[in-house]
Amino acid sequence: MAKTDVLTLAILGILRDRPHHGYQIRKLLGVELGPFRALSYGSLYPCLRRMVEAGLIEASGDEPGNPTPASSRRARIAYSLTEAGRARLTTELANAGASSWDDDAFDVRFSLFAHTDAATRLRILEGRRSRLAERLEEVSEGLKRMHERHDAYTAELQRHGLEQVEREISWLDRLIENERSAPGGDHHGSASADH
Amino acid sequence: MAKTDVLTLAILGILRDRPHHGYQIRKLLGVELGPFRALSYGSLYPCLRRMVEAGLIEASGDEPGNPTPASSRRARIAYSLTEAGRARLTTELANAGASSWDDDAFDVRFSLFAHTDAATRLRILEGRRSRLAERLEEVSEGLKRMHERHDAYTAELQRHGLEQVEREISWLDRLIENERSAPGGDHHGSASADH
DNA sequence: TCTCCGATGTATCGGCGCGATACAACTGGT
DNA sequence: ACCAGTTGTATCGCGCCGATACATCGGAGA
Repeated sequence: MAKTDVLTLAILGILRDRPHHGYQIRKLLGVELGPFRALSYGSLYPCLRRMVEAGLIEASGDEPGNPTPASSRRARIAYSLTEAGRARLTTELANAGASSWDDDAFDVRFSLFAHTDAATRLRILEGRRSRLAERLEEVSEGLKRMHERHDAYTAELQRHGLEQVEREISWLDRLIENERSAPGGDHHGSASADH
Repeated sequence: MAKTDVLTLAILGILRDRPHHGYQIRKLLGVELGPFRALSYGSLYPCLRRMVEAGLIEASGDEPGNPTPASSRRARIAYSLTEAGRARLTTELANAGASSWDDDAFDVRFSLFAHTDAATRLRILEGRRSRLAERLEEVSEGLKRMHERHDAYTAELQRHGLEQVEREISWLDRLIENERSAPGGDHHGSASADH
């Protein structure tokens, strides 16, 4: 019951400042997380429905429930956070534990960093880093062990994966460094300011 | 009907040399593609069943269909390629078109490069490269356009994604270069030799 | 020797996310 | 006046995942 999935969290984050239509939510998510990582309508609308049922968001606008037959206007539904939704977002932002460092979860949480406190940011950053370090261990161990058993292409793929992980780790190190040297939160630009 | 999905292709590739149990298939896939990207049993067994139904693979071993009550041995099922399966693998390896450059598909195909001809390798490599180039375009365009509208963390996420894509493009460039300068296939080590 | 633990091994269930697809209305260009 | 593109809501089937259950076997330690 308490498990807030990533998609829900992302939507809560987008709806934080002002209401949006489903269509807009999808667009914004696509921009925020890069053009890849875009969610499809096949997940969006079911998720919105679930959130409405859970009382996290509210639908407003000319819903089909009110036919207004004269104007014949189509349904254009704007979703906005309820108090419960805003509360959920707050608690979820403060709670860094429980697999905030999975691949999908991490960038969603990262994109919400501006609304979090420095301690949580650091916790997530370091959690992600240690997870990546584990992977690094596994991959490089596997690389050693397979020396003769696999072809050059497979090895090349592994080496590339290894490099990607190393890159991301040093990226994280840079961010952690910045976060530590600016405990107030605002490390460059207007990160924790409202806008 | 003709659509061979990625998972099926990966399994065909693993079963190419010798039969394996489901458990082993999962392990091998995890090693080949890195410890992440591992498929779960919840996808493996259904996929194996589908492949058996499609006649691509064959199950052998003491199946539960033959109870052998005296020995009471549990089911340990070894899967092996049928002729149809081997044929499918061959045609699928030669066929580079139709989205061989999606994120998941690419590394599976790449891990099978040792069993392909140089022309196909080049086609896939270049297809992947141009797809990545498109993304690069989108992301950097988005980065420019959002200058004031987003916080520093979101921008940082974008920049990181951009760098990852750039990295992968130059990796691909290196591979393409190698592939071109060694048209026989064997660019370093024993890539296209049997083992 | 007995026992328990971890690796090997097969299998299913509920639920979620994706791609494809359909439909509707507004907007702007020619 | 028309057609194309964008905004917008919605569903269906199916693949895949995480969790879970259960069975067997080898070996390490009491």
